[in-house]
Amino acid sequence: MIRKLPLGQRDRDGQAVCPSINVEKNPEDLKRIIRTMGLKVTGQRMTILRYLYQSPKHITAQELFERIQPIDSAIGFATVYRFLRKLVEHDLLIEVRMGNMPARYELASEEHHDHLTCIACGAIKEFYNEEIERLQKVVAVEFGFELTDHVLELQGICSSCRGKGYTLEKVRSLESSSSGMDH
Amino acid sequence: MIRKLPLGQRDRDGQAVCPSINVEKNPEDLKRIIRTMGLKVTGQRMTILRYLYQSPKHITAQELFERIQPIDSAIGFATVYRFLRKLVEHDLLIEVRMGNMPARYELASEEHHDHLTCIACGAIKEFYNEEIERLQKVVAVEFGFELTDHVLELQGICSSCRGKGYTLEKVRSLESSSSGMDH
DNA sequence: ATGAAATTGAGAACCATTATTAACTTGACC
DNA sequence: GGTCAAGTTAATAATGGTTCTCAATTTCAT
Repeated sequence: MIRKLPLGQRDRDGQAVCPSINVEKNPEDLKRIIRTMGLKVTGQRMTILRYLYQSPKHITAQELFERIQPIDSAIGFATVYRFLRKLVEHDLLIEVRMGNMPARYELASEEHHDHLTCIACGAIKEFYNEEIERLQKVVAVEFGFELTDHVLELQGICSSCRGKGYTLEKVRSLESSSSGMDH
Repeated sequence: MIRKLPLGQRDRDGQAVCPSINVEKNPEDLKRIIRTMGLKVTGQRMTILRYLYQSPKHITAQELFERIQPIDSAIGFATVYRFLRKLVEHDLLIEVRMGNMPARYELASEEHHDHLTCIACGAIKEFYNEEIERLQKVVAVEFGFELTDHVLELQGICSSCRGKGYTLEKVRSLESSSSGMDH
């Protein structure tokens, strides 16, 4: 059966598709991290940060907020957004943007990598290609730029979805029929 | 003097930074294009399409709307957005997204290329690197994906801005002081 | 010319994100 | 351990880009 999921969404809801960090940080570590950013230690920040260290990657601010609610129901989403911004600012978190989807976050503790997304099921694969990285620097230098950041996102159809009969055309028509049409 | 411009914006407002197409298409061509998309020919669509063929690249929907207003003041921005979407859908236009900035559009008639943006002045350079393109395909194949699209955006500081004393840190602090700060 | 279907403009709605604000914490200093 | 300025918070309003709604208008196959 062919079911369309919004681009970038994970297909097993509530479950991690690539749970990889899951490093229980002790409270002292968390506090040190927060203080190092020049911020005060609060219960909310501890909760958010603790959760981030065990959460699946590529989580959105909304998802994070919803999952934290049961733990500390008094946390507002403005707080989540604010703190996420701070974490990104201080390079503890990486903000991944795909198309016009909400931003997704992942801990920056891992090595740098880029993303390969399936436009049919939303699965996200990570990859790192040294040669591509090197060539990017070469390109920047050729233009006289000092490279500060880059975004490389590949989109395609994974083998599993191809097996289920998905093609670019099929995905596109599903996209426009599900919402885009002018009645 | 150091002045901050929103990321992705062009620095000579109202003037094309890279006017490159400027192909006067005759009305018959335009009509054919619209019909080929399975759409009806209307004055609005003709105006928008005609304008797109002479407009600078990397224009936003808003900018396009504002520039079309004087030509046909009765065009609503819903129409502009709607038609742009159709054009993207039919691969006549390429939608370029940078960070959380509004989408920018360029005619797809040119060869494929990627972008290199200056985070200080917003200048946009285009480049094409065959080896990077090839490696992307290799990566996709390794994961069993059929590549349908990709986004590669490099960010950096151009030589001119570096000469004016811009650094990553300076740009970041300007960004957060201009709007981001918590009172 | 006619009329079904497509298109339009205006404005409301949407959604992710950010600002505002008054009340509440935190922690440096005592 | 108390004080208090500075930082933080939750709720909510606001923002900005984009999309939807809908009644009125236009297109075009016949």
